[in-house]
Amino acid sequence: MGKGLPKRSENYSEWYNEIVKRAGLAENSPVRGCMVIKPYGFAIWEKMQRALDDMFKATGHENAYFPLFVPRSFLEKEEEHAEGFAKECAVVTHYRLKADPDGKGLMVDPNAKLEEELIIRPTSETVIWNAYKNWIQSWRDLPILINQWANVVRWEMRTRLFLRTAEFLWQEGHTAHATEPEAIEETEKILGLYADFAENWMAMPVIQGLKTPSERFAGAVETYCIEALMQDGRALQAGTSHFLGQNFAKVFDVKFVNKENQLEYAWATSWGVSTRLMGALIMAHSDDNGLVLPPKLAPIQVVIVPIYKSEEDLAKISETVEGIVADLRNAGISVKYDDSDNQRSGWKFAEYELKGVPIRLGIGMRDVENGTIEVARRDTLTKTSVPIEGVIETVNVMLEQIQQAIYQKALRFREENTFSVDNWDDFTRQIEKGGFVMAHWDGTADTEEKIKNETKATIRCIPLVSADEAGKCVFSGKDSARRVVFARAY
RNA sequence: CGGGGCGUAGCACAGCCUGGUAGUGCGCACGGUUUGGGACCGUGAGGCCGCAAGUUCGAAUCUUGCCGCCCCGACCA
Repeated sequence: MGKGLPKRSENYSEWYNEIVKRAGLAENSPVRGCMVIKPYGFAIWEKMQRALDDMFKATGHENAYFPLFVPRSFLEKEEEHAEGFAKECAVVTHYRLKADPDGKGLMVDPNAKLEEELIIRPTSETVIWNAYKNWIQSWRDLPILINQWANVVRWEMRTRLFLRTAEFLWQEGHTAHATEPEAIEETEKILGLYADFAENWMAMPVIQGLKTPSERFAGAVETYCIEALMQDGRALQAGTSHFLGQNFAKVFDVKFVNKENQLEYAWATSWGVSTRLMGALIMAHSDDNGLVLPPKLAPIQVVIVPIYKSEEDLAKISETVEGIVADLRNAGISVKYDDSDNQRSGWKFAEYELKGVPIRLGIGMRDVENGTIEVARRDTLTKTSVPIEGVIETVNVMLEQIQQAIYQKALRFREENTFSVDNWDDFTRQIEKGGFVMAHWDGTADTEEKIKNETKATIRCIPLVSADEAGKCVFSGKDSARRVVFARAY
């Protein structure tokens, strides 16, 4: 393993890839576009899962599990949905292999061809709504508030670790409601929940908004999203919440009897966040020394590194550390004492910085004698010496400070990289430089398309919270009622 | 699917032009000296040189075909 990482300023995507690999988060698998999520990376994902799952449960949702395979006939039913996903589906056509008579190895057994192909789910609306058909008869059966944690496959042409992989892990919520307002309320509630998670757990500020019709989820009536700004000035869609109207209820014939004894189609929502959030987390905070993790999602919040010359010294240091470890654990802080003897302290310092451990405690004989300990902050790379006596409190306070500080830093970055522009020259120039570009848009798909073709910028969202402000479309000069967020996106 | 790059030890690479049977660094094992920001010395283990065919006395090296991966675009969460 070499020493330094590539610099963000020199080669951002190489920096990103190297951080993912060298911090032990994930690696490429033998299958194109798929990744192995390694223990340290998966530990972060598990923390995200836990927090999100608690939030789902707290808002009345239950977990369930639906099959990996989608019959082709299901996927066909909703026309827009089918069209949106058709190009990126992995398809199972056979159920058996046999020994290859012409040589060694195995071949697909032509006699084992499936009657109907099975699609490996790119998303589960169809399978789930097919099930809901049998679950819903009366308004009393509603709402159904279900989430599932699963893997899905989308055969993307170009993949990047975490940000876009052919197979990814996610959660997908699928709810059914008796009324349109209730379904819309659910869609918005989940969007708020995602924003809450992004900001308070990931320390990543997001803009909540609506997608334009052309950026909508295939089959949705309305798509809400949270959009984050990465350090290279590109936007990342971090989560989506869809109001599906009655589209899926109609094609899967999911009807219920309302209080007035009339048959009605159920109203649907679906929403999801994926392991892409790992990519967002990495790009939101990390620096040229490696990962910077928010304390709330860090698998190891505090690492303790002993600095010693002899075995006897280590024994004495360990004695002191033992108490600190116990106290930290009692305070609910995850801590690792790294007394391994195969690396020296300097190596460990660099290693844990690479892994983004929020706080490092360094302790040597000098400290043991003086009753002090060195506290190093990952986000600021600052070090101070404090009395061992109050170290638990110091750590506790500092973890909270780091959580806040990296959020504030990311927020400041976003603010400094959000620009209002009012003419085409400024628009193209700013898109080229990066950042969120707030500009007027005439509301037509045609203009949106032309802007995309000329600048590669897309409308990330129409912000939910924004002042009405009359203006002229930056491209067509036509009237516009409010600014929308443009950016180049991942 | 277009454009570029690359497949040689666990990792990063050199060797290929000009064919002679594989090397450097990191890592790993053991021993020793070290230890407050990525230590050093010694010894050692580790290879079907992506796969297949061809040329040749002889192929990592030349030829042909295949396979795979990475990066940049188009597409997408």
